[in-house]
Amino acid sequence: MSYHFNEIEAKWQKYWSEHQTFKAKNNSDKPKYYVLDMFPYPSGAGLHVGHPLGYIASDIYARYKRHKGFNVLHPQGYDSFGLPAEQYAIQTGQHPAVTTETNITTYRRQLDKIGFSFDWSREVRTSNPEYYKWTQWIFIQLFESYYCNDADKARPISELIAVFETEGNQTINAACDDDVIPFSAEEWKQFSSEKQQDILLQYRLTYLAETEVNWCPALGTVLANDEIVNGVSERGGHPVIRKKMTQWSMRISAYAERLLQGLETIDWTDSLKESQRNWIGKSVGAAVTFNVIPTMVTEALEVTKNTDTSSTSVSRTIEVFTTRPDTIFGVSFMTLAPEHELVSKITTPDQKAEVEAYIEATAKRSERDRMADVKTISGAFTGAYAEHPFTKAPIPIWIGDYVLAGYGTGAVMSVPCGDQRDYDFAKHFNIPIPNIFEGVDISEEAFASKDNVKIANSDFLNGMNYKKATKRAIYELEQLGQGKGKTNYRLRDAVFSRQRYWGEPFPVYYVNGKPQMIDAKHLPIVLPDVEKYLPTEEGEPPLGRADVWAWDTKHNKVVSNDLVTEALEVTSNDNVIQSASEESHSVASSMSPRAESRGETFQDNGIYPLELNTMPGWAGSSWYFFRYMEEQANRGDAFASEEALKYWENVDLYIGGSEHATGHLLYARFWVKFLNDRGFVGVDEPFKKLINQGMILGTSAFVYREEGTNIFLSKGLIDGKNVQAIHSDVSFVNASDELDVEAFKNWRPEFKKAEFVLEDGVYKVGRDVEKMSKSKYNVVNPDNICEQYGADSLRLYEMFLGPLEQAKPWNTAGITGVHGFLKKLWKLYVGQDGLNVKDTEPTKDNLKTLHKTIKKVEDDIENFSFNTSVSTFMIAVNELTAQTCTSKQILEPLLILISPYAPHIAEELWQQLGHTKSISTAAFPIFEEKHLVESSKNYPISFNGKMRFTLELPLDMSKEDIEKTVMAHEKTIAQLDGRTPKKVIVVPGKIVNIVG
RNA sequence: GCUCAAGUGGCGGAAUUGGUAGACGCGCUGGAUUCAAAAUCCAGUUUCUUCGGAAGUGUGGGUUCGAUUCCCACCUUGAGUACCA
Repeated sequence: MSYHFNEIEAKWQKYWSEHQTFKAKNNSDKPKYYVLDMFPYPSGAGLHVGHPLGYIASDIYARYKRHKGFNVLHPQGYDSFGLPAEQYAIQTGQHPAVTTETNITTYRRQLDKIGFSFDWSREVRTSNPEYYKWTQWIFIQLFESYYCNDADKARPISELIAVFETEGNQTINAACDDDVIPFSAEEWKQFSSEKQQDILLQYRLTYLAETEVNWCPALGTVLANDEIVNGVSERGGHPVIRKKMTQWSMRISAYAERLLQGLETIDWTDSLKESQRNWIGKSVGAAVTFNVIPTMVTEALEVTKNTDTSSTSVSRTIEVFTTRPDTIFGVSFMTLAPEHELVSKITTPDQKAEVEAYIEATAKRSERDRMADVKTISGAFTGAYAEHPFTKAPIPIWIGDYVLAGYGTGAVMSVPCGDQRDYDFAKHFNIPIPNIFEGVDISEEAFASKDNVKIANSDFLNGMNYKKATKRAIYELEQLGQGKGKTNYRLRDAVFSRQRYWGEPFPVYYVNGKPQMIDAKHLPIVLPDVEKYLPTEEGEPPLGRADVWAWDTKHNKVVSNDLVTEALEVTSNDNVIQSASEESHSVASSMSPRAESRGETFQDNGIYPLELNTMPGWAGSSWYFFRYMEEQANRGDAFASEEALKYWENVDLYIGGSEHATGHLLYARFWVKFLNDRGFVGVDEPFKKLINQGMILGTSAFVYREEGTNIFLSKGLIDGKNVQAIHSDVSFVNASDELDVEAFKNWRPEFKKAEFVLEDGVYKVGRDVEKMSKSKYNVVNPDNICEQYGADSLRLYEMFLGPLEQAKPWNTAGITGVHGFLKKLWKLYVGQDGLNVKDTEPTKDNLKTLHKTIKKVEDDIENFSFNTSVSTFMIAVNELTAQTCTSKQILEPLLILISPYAPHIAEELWQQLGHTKSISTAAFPIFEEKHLVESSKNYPISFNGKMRFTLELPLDMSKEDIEKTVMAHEKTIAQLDGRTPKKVIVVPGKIVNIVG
């Protein structure tokens, strides 16, 4: 009976499915363990062998944990909203839901073939209304919350309103927009309802704001910073421009410090934590206010421009952020970003032309040019001066594009002796470079280090080190009322709106331009049908094409747009957040164009336009791990039941790609912290341990066509020839890099008549490791591998390729190694005439092999070193085969060790051994040290650290006896060749080293 | 530029606290079996060698009886990030 993997694998996949073998229970005496994969986006291309790598690893771990007596939750689902389905819909008119469904079917079929132990009863699809109902629900909770800095957590907005009503907003310490106006309780009560709504929006954790966004015209959508790579879109590589739009934003910046601190509590790799730290970008320093020295000219200009009479006497200030308040006496100029709002106000008439020309020139340069060209120093002098807070000396104010409008205050105090960019700028424009460091030469470059230096020429800071001087400088600035200690974060609030169709609709409608939440009990708000998936002619998002997309507040349902009878009154309100400019077509124009005939008034019938934007891809993926905690049938009316949330807590092990280091993983942490603040979940971090699997690369094959001919030269013959390398499909090439010439000829018509020049009778191809992609013809489909070698071989081979976290090339040729191992394994149990396994006593060697394997495999799994356990299995099977082991006491536990890796063959042999229950219920074998105890050791004998020969000696031999025996040995005498050793090192049980 | 990884045979890789470098597998070479091929099995496979040995883990130093492993400098590759004040 030989190893028929196809039959075996189909049989057990069917068994697991029918018996619901891997269904997790929400209550159990066993400890819980939650193993999660980053769920896939079901793309039309299906899976290639690179995709399942992480799933195989997590599946091995999940199966191992079951053997170890845990109640394991190992679910799977689909992140099924996204751009590709929508782009396809735009091209073909096919509804994205249809293609998504088809793709999911393909994915599921492919996943099932690999034999994963997923609990499919808990499947999640982000594009299902029963799922995104709860994404919408979380959005509403965010809208109904603000961040209280005193409590350091999110709180209901109703509490904020209560404070406004009794104390105004002066005592509130909350995360909010920069431009909130101060008001008293009395004032609050007198504000119109609309004004109150505007103010609250400045505090809510999700809010509407006119933001400068990354707009990608080709994709017709806004992109987050992490979706842009080198100034072009990550998806498709289209150009991205800056554009102002009214967008929903998430106040993630309120959580910056907690997102940073939380990293200390979780078991992630250092590099991943480092990326998140960089992304959050905390810097500690001080905010310093510089007074602008008023000049007659600037004030005169102000008066003519501005009718506000108070401006003649007002003194202007520039606020900067610095991490080096200790260098304040080194300031010799100030630099403002060209976009800084003060620039136009302070520039003197003499400098006006130059400054304006410079601003225009910078505005023309794209983001990309500015990034690419960091060497050219440019700037302009405004003609204005600021006053040094301590010396009162005038400081020239410049503008320069090395200062970014988007970071800090868009202005810096320039300390050329301590910052290389300031130094370069000062050199270029001949600005003095005062030295404030004791005994440091700054004639060539700035001294940017904080360590081992004392401050000089700095009045009260003289002789102090960085730490002391910083503290003192902040203290003195506070005394003057011109500064205070401050912490800045690079983390920006996250834009949450997408001008796309295939995403979660917002549960939002607009009354007089003010966003209103739909009551949670009326969710989900289901994505409406549209005829086309493109933006409208007016530039509205695709939902602008929906005919039935208005909210009836009386009947609480979505109704036809024609019923909207809204009168526009926004023009009378001077404090609206939305602008009705042509530029922004998300909110202002999201009011039905049909109602936009100004001047008309309507009877308000309670029917209002719905939001036209949809949510971004990261909305659904920020909380899906909670949805898995309840199986579909029991989900009821909750995003997850309280008991389930309490039982499963959070994900114990999360495996996925490193491309989500700053996007998904940061947003999910943010939402979990928010949900925890509001008492909806009991955990503060979603993923306790996280592992990034490395990418599997393709091994491309090349054939070489002589330039201008149809002659193909074998790899060894191309030297000195002018050849063109052409990708061949990797399936035409065997393990020895030999091309199947006939298959290649039949591949494409232009190769039909190709001539092949062979070497040694074969055509050898060239090889190169590249990313797996269709265009490189190096994609390997797991279905074919399963067909030819079996899922167990695929699983073993993917693990055998190398360390999980490392990028490594796929080469199908190597799979024969693990496939051969499985055949050998089979032969160890099943002979020509049936089962080999007997109830015989195991030998000492048998036990030794088994127990060293148990120890090694257990250690390997705990350390996620799956590649080495595969070799351990090979060694064990090789040894047991050589020992002709037939003992059930050995072969039974061995199967359990192998079953997480190769579950199908393990189940089959387990059953043949007479078991009636799945091997997945068997307990992991227990390692016993006693079987590995040896009485002697083969000592390596080295001379000056080089091993020259080995010597078998008893382990209980004393140090002195070992030395005597070794020194008397003939090979030692030969090695020493008459010399007397200076020293002999004997480490009992390890090594002998002779020096001399 | 900065941050983080990583450099070991023809290839993927192993060596878990400093102690026999190259486990395991692919490929390659030779042999057995076969009409032949596939499959299977056996032997060999870091390099050099005067067959005694010698050298060897990116390069150059250092610490140590002993370094792939620890320290310093440099080179190369990959990933992330970028005028962040």
